[in-house]
Amino acid sequence: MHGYDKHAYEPFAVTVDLAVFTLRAGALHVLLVERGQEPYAGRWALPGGFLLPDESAETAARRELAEETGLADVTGLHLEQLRTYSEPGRDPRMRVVSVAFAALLPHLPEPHGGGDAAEARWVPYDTAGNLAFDHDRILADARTRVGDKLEYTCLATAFCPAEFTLGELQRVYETVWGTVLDRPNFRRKVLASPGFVEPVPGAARLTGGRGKPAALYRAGPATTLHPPLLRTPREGRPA
Amino acid sequence: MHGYDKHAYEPFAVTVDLAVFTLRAGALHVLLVERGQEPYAGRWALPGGFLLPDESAETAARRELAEETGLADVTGLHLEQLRTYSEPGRDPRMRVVSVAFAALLPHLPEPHGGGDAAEARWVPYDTAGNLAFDHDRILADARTRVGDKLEYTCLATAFCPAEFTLGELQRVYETVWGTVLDRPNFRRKVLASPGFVEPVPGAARLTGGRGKPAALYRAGPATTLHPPLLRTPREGRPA
DNA sequence: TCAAAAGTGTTCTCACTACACCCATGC
DNA sequence: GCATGGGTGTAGTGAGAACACTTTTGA
Repeated sequence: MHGYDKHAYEPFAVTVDLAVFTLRAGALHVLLVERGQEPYAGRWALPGGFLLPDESAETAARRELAEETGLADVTGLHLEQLRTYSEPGRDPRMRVVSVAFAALLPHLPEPHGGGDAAEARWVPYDTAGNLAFDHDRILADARTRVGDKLEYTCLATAFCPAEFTLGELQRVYETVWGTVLDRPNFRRKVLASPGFVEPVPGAARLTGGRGKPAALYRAGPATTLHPPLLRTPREGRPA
Repeated sequence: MHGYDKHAYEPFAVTVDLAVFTLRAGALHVLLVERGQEPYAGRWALPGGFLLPDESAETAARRELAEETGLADVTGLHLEQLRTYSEPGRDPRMRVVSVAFAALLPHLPEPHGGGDAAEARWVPYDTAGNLAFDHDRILADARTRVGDKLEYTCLATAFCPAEFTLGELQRVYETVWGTVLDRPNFRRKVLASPGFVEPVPGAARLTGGRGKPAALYRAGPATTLHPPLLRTPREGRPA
């Protein structure tokens, strides 16, 4: 960043794109919007939009998240910057640089499409494809990042409501990784990680309608996991 | 990204900033340039510059890297996008969104200041502070990322020349992490990681001028480490 | 012959896997 | 009772830390 020759740079449009994940019915889902206008009219796309003049990318992402999900309060939700996509030609009309974010939400009540004209929908990750722009790639990058981050951060609790059982937390890992974990060992690993979860004293809740009520936990203050919860090739047993 | 109302967005300048690391004399160094003009004239800053009209951020970063280091061939050098800094006011004159990159270089011959007016210098990381703009924060973020990535990727070889000894590779870890590792165990871990390094048949070289010549290795095809080379709190012994 | 650096062997410990088993609840 | 999910106990194994030891070079 040397000179500021007014002709040495060109103005760009800057947008944010959001890969918003949640777990529904035991499967990873992503929030998509259907485009109403060209280009890519009728195609699905990641929610997003332009930065306002006094906004950072993080602020814009949080605003878009609130608009698309209809949630009144999106403070405290996990929002993570992924990377920035800047290839010329990724938007056919103009030069658009897009900062991509991943957001992790607990299961929401279905009617979420809030502010905008285009209706937003939860789509199972496996059936989300052929998106507008380069959003297929952004979504794939986001998915990879989320899976990786479960290993060495406390991110998994972002998929859970404020109070959750260890069984629910385990199902987050099993769903995102597509593996089966051993319940006793999972429990011990999680409880042995300082600051990962902390018990809600005296609270318990039934999960499947049957069985012993499970103790409730909430997310602890830690953000990284030492040692990591490794996604080993052969952990756990079938069923 | 719904409508394209021409008034709904504002043009931004987009730049890249580079945190270029290398190891010199057993210490982590970073490449800095001295600013010649306002704002922050006379202050040190990360090298960087504006995106050209037909460049992606990655292309621009590689071009800046070549200009600042004076290296003829920067293809193949490890360049990694860190994150994007977009807070309003991070540049006092205009709205500038900057995509930050980290680059890892082997030890270079000293005269590197190549194309540009501002002279570039290798500065020990520990003495690099009070930089222009928000570059203190970018540099700190980059440093953290590099340290973390040594654990679970094969990034360490990027600090080494094309052919290197295991002792040199170990010194990369020890320098970046500030720890002392046990040589026999380090050797076994590295050689047990498939694709991390591969031997150069028959080649050997002296490292410290004395001692047994060490076998040479080059970087293997792997990019991630399974299992990771964990930076445990108490590994190795003093000296 | 000594110092220095590479390379090998070996023991011991601890963490983790793979289970068996018990507890509490709804039907 | 029995199915379902939560929670505890434990044996065996395997990876890694710690450290002794050998090898090969320069001075």
